[in-house]
Amino acid sequence: MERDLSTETKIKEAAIRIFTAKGFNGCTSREIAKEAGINVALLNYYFKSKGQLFDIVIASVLNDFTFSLIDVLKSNMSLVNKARILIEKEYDFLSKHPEIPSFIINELGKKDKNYFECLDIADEFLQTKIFQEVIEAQASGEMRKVDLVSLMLLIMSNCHFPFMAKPMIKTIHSLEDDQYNEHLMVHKQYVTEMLINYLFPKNS
Amino acid sequence: MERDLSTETKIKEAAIRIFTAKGFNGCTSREIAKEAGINVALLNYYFKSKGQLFDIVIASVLNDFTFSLIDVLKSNMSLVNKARILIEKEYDFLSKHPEIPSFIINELGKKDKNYFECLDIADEFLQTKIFQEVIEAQASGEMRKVDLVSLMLLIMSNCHFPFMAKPMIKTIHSLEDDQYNEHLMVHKQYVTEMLINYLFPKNS
DNA sequence: TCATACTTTAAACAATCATTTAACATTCTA
DNA sequence: TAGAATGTTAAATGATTGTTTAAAGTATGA
Repeated sequence: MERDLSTETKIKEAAIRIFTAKGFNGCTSREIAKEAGINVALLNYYFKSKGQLFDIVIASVLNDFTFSLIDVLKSNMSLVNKARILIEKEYDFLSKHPEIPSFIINELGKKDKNYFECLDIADEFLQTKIFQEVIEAQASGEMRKVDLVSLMLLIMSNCHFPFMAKPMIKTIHSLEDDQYNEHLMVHKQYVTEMLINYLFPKNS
Repeated sequence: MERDLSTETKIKEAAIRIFTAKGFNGCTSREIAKEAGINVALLNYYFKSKGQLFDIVIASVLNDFTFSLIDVLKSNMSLVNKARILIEKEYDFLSKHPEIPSFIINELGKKDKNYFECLDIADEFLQTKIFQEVIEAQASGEMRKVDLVSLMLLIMSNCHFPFMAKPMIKTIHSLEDDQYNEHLMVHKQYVTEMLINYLFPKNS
């Protein structure tokens, strides 16, 4: 596990772990330094401040997150199958990084800055032509006519919320981590079927 | 607006506003005191510490939140209609208190304490017999057989997440508050139809 | 009216925060 | 190998944190 990383990388990776788990206000510079195994001053040597390091972490996490979706969107599957695989991949990715939904929703909500605009991956996202595809499918009747905001909300709600609510649901139902993860895998099937049936009515 | 409240009430109400908006780590004792228009020391005079005040706020918010659901659950409507009205009421309540979903999910996730157990309203919740009703409806085929965890997740995901994601979606789509609220009202209809169709297949 | 209890305050407390400084160590380069 | 550039450290800085103290103000009741 202890690879020979550059100090800068060590700090950034430690910052990702701590920030995504506890949020900007939930941790201290010293905590990140300790996690990285370095002196506090080094943190401000490589990155000018805690805030600046945080901005870099947000951008990095946001990129990793959207990156996992690009492949699906730019494939030449039918829209129904894109939706199906998208949900599958989303659950896969979030199973490995369950803190990300809370992190994005919480920390992006506080700032007014639009982190999505300066995303490395933004261009590639537009190149997928996914938006035109949706409009065409809705025009042809293949897909139900829901606006883009609702479409995004429907998918994100059902993919992200189950990971955000994990600590709460675990407490309420007295579940162990493994048990909840099993629930998540079953839930993925429910969500897929429900969304596909709703968004592509002819398909059911 | 400036009613003649007792100091204790003023502090508690200020604490609810600040804590729900910014979370435990996102604010200071002094900030709450200022919002309440009192001295910092008074906060520790009435409530022993910031943490203790926070516990009281959590319990209070949790109670208000669940209270709005009890009426629906203990009515003698059919299960389908209960679901329909539940979603309706949930969106109504959250429109008035849009910070609550994030607050509950975030702050309850940090603590290990089970705040639901010591809820004033917990007994009343069990008295509604909603759980038996679900089991019966699933046995008779009226309702799709999804476990309780997934049932809870399906409803909460689609009701709570749209309010949690408000700041993010507003930024991405460059929307004003009013515009997003209109989207929410449309989305409520989509969500209702989707969930009812999925959970009560014969009904569609 | 005066003593007692309750309420409120300004100020101080020690701890911790993000950040800076200045000194030391290492690496690079010529 | 000398000296400059870069990397790293312990220690200090000043601001802010939650909490406490001690004194002042206000009510109450005999």
